[in-house]
Amino acid sequence: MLSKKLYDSYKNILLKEGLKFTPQRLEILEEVVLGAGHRECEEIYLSMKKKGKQISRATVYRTIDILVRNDLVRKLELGDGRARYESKFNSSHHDHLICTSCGIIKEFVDDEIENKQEKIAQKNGFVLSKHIHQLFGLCKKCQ
Amino acid sequence: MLSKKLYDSYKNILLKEGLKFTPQRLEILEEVVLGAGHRECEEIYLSMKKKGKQISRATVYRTIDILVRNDLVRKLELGDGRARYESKFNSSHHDHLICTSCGIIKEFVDDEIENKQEKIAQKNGFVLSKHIHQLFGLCKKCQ
DNA sequence: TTTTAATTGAGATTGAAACTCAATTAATGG
DNA sequence: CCATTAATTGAGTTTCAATCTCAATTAAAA
Repeated sequence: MLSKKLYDSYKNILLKEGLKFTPQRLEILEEVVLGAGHRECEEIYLSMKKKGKQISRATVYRTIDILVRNDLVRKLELGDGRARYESKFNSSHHDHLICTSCGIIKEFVDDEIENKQEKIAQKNGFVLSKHIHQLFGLCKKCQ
Repeated sequence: MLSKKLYDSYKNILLKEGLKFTPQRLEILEEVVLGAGHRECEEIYLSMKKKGKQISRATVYRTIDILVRNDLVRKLELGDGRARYESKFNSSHHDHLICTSCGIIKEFVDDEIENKQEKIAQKNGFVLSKHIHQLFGLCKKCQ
């Protein structure tokens, strides 16, 4: 079940954007927040289908865009042409380590790197809005 | 003109992979190494066409794969579905700052971050092969 | 040379993501 | 509660970068 806090926050976001609060939009948020992370749209869509939800691919794509735009969900681009999504609710900022053999994804945070990024941006006259930091290699099992 | 060193190194790479040294393959390397950086396959293809080179899109894609695989060229994935390419020859390692408004790309290097990445990988049992580090925001002009 | 296997290129295909539009539905105001 | 209205949905179509196909060509070994 979705927490009241998140539920209300979602309603406000939709209101603010002049969008309707539909059952499909609610179920997609639930699926992304309560389900596994790092999934593609197609996986999210199929998972919902499997649970008997009446939903279309188009609505999944469209709704996830709303969630990403409003910082409820994070979009991961791993360079293979398929975006992954993970809930940002109840999850603090982190970056990713990805195994190029088995595909396992680990999360990491490093305050020093975060600070350094800001400094680099400043030095170059940039105001940052986001960053992508991904480390690719072989995990313990795949070496 | 391509340096003899690079020319020979290319010949060796093709030999090692059991591939033929064709005029098209030579001209694509020249275009990427001598031309501007951060370009898409299509831009590289069109630039060559404009210069009167007889070449096909398929050959550009296929040859750039060889160059990327052999570390002569770097592939940039900026999350917009179109890969960019830059020569690695005569260019040391760097990451990128990208303006989300005008698209300008600046390069940066930070040894501290590079070291930290290795430490993070070790701590997680990973052996790194590459990384993606991109900072997105507004450049001076676009703020 | 001749032989042989790799390469090329034009066009077809793929696949993720976005779009279309008629039918449906949420929200607003009486 | 109901009528109105504009947004939403979904099935299928379209887009576009990237990849594949296959017959004709060509590099390179013999």
